[in-house]
Amino acid sequence: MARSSREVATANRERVLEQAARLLRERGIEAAGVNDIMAAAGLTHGGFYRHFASKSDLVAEAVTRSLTESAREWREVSEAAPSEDRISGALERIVERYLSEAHRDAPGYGCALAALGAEAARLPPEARAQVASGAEAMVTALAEAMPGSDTTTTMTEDPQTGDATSISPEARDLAMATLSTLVGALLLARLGVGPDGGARVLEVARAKIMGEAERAVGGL
Amino acid sequence: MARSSREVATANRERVLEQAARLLRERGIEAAGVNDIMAAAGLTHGGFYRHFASKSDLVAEAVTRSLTESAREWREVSEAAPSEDRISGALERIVERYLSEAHRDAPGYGCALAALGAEAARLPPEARAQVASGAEAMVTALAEAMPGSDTTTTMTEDPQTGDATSISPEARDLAMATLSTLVGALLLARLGVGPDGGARVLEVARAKIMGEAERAVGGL
DNA sequence: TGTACATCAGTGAACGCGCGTTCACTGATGTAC
DNA sequence: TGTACATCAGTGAACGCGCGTTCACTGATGTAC
Repeated sequence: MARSSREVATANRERVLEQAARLLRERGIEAAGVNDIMAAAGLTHGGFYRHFASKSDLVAEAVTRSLTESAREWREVSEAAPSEDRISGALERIVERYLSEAHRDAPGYGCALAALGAEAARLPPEARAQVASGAEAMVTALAEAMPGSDTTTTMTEDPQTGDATSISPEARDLAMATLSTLVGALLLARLGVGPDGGARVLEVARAKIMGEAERAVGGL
Repeated sequence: MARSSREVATANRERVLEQAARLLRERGIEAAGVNDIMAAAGLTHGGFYRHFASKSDLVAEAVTRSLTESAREWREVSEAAPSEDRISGALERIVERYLSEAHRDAPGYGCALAALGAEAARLPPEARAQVASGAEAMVTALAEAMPGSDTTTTMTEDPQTGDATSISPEARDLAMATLSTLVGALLLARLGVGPDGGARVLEVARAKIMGEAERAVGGL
């Protein structure tokens, strides 16, 4: 095969990123090779460096993407089920999906924080910061799904889109704690903690998060 | 150097495990090489296979050890500060230490779940199960530190020691949810989520866990 | 208790292998006239 | 609009390198008499 058109090349690059995001989450950063990723995208390894300066670059872009993609999905849930009532239907839907056995069993299409968080923390500073900003987008999206979040007054800038959104510091704090529980529970479930291979951890974490959120409505 | 005495050989094996536990947590499972580990223990790589059948074997043993070691530390805290009063001093001490900046900055000597959890979940089934049982020991130790845990009546067997301990199903559930939050928060803090490089995540998670535990006293 | 010998912990060179990366090459694409 | 040529996306062989693992060897340790 010889030169592809710009259109095709862009589509190829996109496919490489897509397969990278999947394979990295499935196998881990080190175990997912450039060769594997290119092959999964239907290309040979040699062309890799026309699209990315290094594997590190690809990793940073692919991981950040899957995080902002997760944030986008959460925002969509929030828009479909606004959290105006006392107990947020959006939060419940997000948590139920995140702490599902389906999510536990499909790391390649799930949360990159649970699949790669510790490895990402060891990335070179620049790449790590990029990934952290993706995680930040998830915190923001989760804060928007918190009960009462859009009745507050503090205005901040969404770090991802630059849009002005209404997130109280309290909602943001609650979102950070909630994300911690989500990520930790999924990780423990994947390890197979508990006699049932992790199902109980998911269940318990779900209950704790929803209880906490219910209480936050009255508290703030 | 030639043959060492059994005593020396045992001490060497111990030193290899110790250095493995540190390097694995610091660099990740794949990035910590057999060569590095042996060198850190003051040996050459060739002798490795007199002590372990494979790197996988070493990993399973070293990781499981650091988990049961964490559980042991928690148990020690509980014994020093029994959780007989309404709000558990033991839990507070455990959580404060776990969610400290010192722990965040010293992964090599900290919780293996936060440092290696996702990677451990990808280990071969046997090794993974071994690590999971180490995590189980942490759940148990944490449950014992929960307020009111030693006033309950249900008797179970500690999977690690076989000792009969008094842990209610409720305390165990609470411990699983709490461990999820602990692990997730440490992971996010190490990634550098938040404008302060992770300190806020630790703070928020600490507050949520203690609030939850306080409430559990009245609730159960 | 002393002697002879088998054992085996540790050494260091060597193994095959797969990794990330480089490079000469191909030929359709894109551009300049 | 048609032609000539530079560009460059993708190919596949090759690179050095470090990995986990093996092996012949050394000589103090452990054992049998």
